[in-house]
Amino acid sequence: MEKVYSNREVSIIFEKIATLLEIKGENRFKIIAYRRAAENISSLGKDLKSITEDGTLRDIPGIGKAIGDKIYELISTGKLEFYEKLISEVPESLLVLAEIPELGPQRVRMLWKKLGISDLDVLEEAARNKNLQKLDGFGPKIESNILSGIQKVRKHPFQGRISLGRAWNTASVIIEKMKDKPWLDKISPAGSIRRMKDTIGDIDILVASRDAERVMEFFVGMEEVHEVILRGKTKTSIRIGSHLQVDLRVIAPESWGTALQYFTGNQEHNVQIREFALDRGYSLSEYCLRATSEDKEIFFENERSLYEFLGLSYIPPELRQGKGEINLARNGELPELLELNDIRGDLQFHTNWSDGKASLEEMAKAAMQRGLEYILVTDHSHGLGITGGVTPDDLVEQGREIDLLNEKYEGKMRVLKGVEVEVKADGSLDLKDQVLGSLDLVVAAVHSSLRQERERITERYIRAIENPYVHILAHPTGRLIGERDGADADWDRIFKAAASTGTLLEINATPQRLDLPDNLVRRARELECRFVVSTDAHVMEHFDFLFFGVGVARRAGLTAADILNTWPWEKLINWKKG
DNA sequence: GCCGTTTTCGGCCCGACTGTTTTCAGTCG
Repeated sequence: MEKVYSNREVSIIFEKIATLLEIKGENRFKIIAYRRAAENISSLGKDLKSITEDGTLRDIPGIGKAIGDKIYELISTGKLEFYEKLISEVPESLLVLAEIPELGPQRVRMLWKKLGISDLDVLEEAARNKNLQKLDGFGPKIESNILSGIQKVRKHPFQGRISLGRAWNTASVIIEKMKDKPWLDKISPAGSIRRMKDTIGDIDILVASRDAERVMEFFVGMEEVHEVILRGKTKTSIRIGSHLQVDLRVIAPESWGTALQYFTGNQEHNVQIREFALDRGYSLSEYCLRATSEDKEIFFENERSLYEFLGLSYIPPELRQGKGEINLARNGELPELLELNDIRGDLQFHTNWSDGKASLEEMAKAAMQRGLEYILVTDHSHGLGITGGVTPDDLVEQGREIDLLNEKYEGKMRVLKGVEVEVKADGSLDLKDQVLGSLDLVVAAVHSSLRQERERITERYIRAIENPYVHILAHPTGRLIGERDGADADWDRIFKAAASTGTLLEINATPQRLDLPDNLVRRARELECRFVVSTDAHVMEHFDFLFFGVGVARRAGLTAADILNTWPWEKLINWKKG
């Protein structure tokens, strides 16, 4: 049987093709096309396999006849002749060289063509022997940068991306340090953290100031700074710790609107906005909008006025992905996204009855302080050995404690009775229906045997979803960002089962999870699923994670109507699935 | 190689920083 390629694997192949074509010296727009296709494939929520069967491949933006045929060939035969021919002309090992910072396609081609270098060891040897300086444009500085770059690639073979939560913490620390300084006018996170992307490559921060020199001086002088990567008049990059990069950009206050728009991106969105502006006779840069017919510069106080000037409704950062949002904005069809304030209750958290660190009452108070109206207690069921979960008897006893708390905090906080019940390897649950039926809401979760083969794990999920006592499927894919991929399941089938039974899908807000991921949320919504956003808090501070879960929902284009924990608790517990 | 609310052909964003250079190419975002 030939290999079945996942979306991610196909995306990686097209990304490799783009880089190899770049080294080969192909037309740069062709390269952009492959890269764009790779990017769009990686964020699809639906299997390429079923898309090729539907014949809807060409509906994906950036996929035309040539790339569409290649995807079809790869999916249906497990091979791609074009790719095999390409790597026979351009050694695949050159891709590793291109990972070295400052070694782009032009320099890699030169090393390969002029010196016959195609792997790290040979490159290192040549650099040590000062052979690289023989090449045009290579001097001592580049040579030594290559040497240190080789060490970095060896240490971190794939560019490490960090979780949104960690990136946000670091950005907040820096912003806190700078925000009240007299030489600073405005400051904002930008880039992928502002777009609430689930993983972050580097942190972008934008500052408006009349005294850029002062800002830069402060920035590079912070105690957290491990290394200054680059330092210019308006743009400086530093490294914090071993590999987390922070880019700071300083602009004059009048450029704030265009600059924040530019620095938030993503790149594809920016290209599309700039093309959109050009079509209307304006050239857009981070500094201003310039009318191309006359020499006139237009400045914007904020992003909203810029978008509106161009005839678009305001596009929230989370939707700036270059995937059709500009057309929606032009037609006034953007969704009114879920807001953090819309969330009234949290539907998954843990206490010291299982693996949580705080008592039920402490957690209830912490949730109350954050403005929540209700919380659903969901300690682990006892089947999950490692966490010392709750037994049926424990749940009865916990129920009494909950009743007391509800008397004590009546009108301020409502604690709902629930559990996070374990879905066993065969899809059965480790608590009896009778026990589940005594609770307000039941959350079911898969924690073990995530590596089951696709058909089996899909059936397992569906069996859990079809249980009439299961209201919510927790962290559906089971992924842990940077540690393990989620289950390989037939998500379309699972989502259809969830939609038809009315089972809610959780958007787990813990930064290491963010599960469902935004692309699958988008797909599930197309299939008419509904959702909850839950923190999965294990300590009091974790209730703050809600912010990240709302970010995922917003990236997927969800509104408050899609999320059931925007409802009052009375409505929620009287709601019956199905 | 993709794409079209002026286009099925002829376009395809815009600028900062560095290192190597005497005016610019390469890389990055």
